[in-house]
Amino acid sequence: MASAGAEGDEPLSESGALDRADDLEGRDRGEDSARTGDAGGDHVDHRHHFRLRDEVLGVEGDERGRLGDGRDRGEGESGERARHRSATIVRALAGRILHALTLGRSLPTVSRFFAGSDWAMTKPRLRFAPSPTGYLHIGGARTALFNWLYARKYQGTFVLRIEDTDRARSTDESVRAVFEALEWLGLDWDEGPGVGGEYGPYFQTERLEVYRDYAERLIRTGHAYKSYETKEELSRLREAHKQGSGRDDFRYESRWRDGREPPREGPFVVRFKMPKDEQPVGFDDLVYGQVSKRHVDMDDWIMLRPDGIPTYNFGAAVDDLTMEITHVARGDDHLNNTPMQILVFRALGHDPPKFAHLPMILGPDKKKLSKRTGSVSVTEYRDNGYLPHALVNFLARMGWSRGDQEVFTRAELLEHFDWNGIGKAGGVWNKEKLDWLDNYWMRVSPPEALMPLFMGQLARLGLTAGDDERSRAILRLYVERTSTLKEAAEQAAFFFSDGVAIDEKAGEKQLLGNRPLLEAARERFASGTFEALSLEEWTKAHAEKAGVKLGKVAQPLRVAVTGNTVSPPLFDTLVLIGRDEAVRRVGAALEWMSEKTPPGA
RNA sequence: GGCCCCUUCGUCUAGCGGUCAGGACGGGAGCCUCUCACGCUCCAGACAGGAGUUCGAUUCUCCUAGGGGUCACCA
Repeated sequence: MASAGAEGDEPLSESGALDRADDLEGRDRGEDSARTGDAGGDHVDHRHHFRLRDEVLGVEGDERGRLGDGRDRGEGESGERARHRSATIVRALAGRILHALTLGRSLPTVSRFFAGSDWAMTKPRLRFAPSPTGYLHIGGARTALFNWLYARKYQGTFVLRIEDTDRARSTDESVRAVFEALEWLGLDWDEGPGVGGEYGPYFQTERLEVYRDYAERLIRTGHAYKSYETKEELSRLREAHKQGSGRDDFRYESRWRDGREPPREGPFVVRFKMPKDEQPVGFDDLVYGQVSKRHVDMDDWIMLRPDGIPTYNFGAAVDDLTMEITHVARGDDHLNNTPMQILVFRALGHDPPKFAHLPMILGPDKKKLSKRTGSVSVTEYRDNGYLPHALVNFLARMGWSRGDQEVFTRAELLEHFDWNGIGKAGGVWNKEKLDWLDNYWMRVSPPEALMPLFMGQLARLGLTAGDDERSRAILRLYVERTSTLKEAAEQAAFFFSDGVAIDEKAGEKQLLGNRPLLEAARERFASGTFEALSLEEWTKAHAEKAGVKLGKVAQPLRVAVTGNTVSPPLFDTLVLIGRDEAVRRVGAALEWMSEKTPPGA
């Protein structure tokens, strides 16, 4: 593997394989602060992706068979099958050892061999592998959630891996955005940036030598080859094909596939050597069931770029293999990639993990949800005052269901989540339902949990409120009549401001002509007890005296003290505004009226 | 265009051969009521089409149509 420039830093993995001491470093979970902030500063030297885990040998006895998803696990296997399996194991182990020797590196672990075989996966290992090219997308968040749920449900491991191989678009800022969003949603990871782990590093750009090693192996075993055409050459060919045939189905036939021409010097990519037959590559998707794609329908895709950076299919497959991932749950836009990755696993002598492809989240146009059609960034929902659990609840119900249940606590999600509850059809993002759920969770959430968020939203409006009884009482009035805390803050703003702007239309309709009422009210507010019940009594009496319904007097008062025709119940509102401010506002309303109707008009 | 996948009310979905096709969001009507909201009651609203299999198909099979995804040195 000699891409220019990669030559020099060749210190393969020996060094790393020995210093196992730092394996345990940074594994403490629960230190939230540790994993924020420093985007990958701490995964010192986890190069020993070939770690010996002797305890694995003890697996056979008690751990076999009690597994993961329970969907496809047959109880006992026949002696026939077991024997066959042992034979396979011996053969494959021998192969691995031989390999290790020829590579001159540490022995592969036994555990790696067992990974993916259904009787050794004691605990599932799942991963979320975002590419940090922006905010965390709502679809990515759901993928993360489902992986997290499954891992947690079965006491497995949730790994966060950063697929930052798109050097042009990946940024540290995006990495931080991903952390922030996952943390906000409460999706904590056991391995990955900030927490370390035995399978690091967890940034793909720090695993380049791993990909190079595996690419070399594939070349040596005839599963891959170096290809020397340039990018420009390719796009020229592609263009020519399009012009010539008018069709957009260009398939590249590499000149170097069969090594006929002697490889020349210069930059090259490594391509996967796709068998040229009609053999289908099939797998049993946990959601979609049997899926397959034929060899001929795939081409010699590029695994490694000239600079040694892997393309998605290769990087993901190698990482899932070396990180011993047991279940890969991701968007169904990857359905087409899966056979290619399976081929990598097989070429490397391993069983692939199980796959669960999640139906996509669609926009109102039924296409892939995009920025155009609404908010797609998780942090945007946070900023818009949604509760993290409301989003989690909603995301969980997007594509997954359990009978008629709509509302799920986190514990219920953990208890009931499973792949077989996932449907196959994509779903349209339904903001109204999210709003309804957010309102629901606001109403059942303890006020002390809501207050900080509420105050934060008020602060965004330039208003300050303390976490006191009054603020809480105000919040209580709004949790049941708004769908987000942002909305609550906006609507409650008049409680926290000095004076209030009277809405033109509201004022004209409700205030004008009610001068006597407002004057009487000002007097009453200033003198009597300022308490909801007695205020209501006074108002009712006033209405009765005037021979009108309560609404006739309540509305003008409402407009006077809140500026608008809509507010929480008037008397509660008055009390919370407070006597002095209420008196002032009624006074201001009277002034407003005077300006509208100059004396003499 | 090739390949892969999908198809129940507007939307999210339940259904896993026999149901008046259920629920939720949203919509409509009403009750409650000082406005708004909550809550409650009620209403409208779906098995894409066509062949099979079957005593019987929303459910199983095939075809058609429609939709989506993917075909990069993006992930």
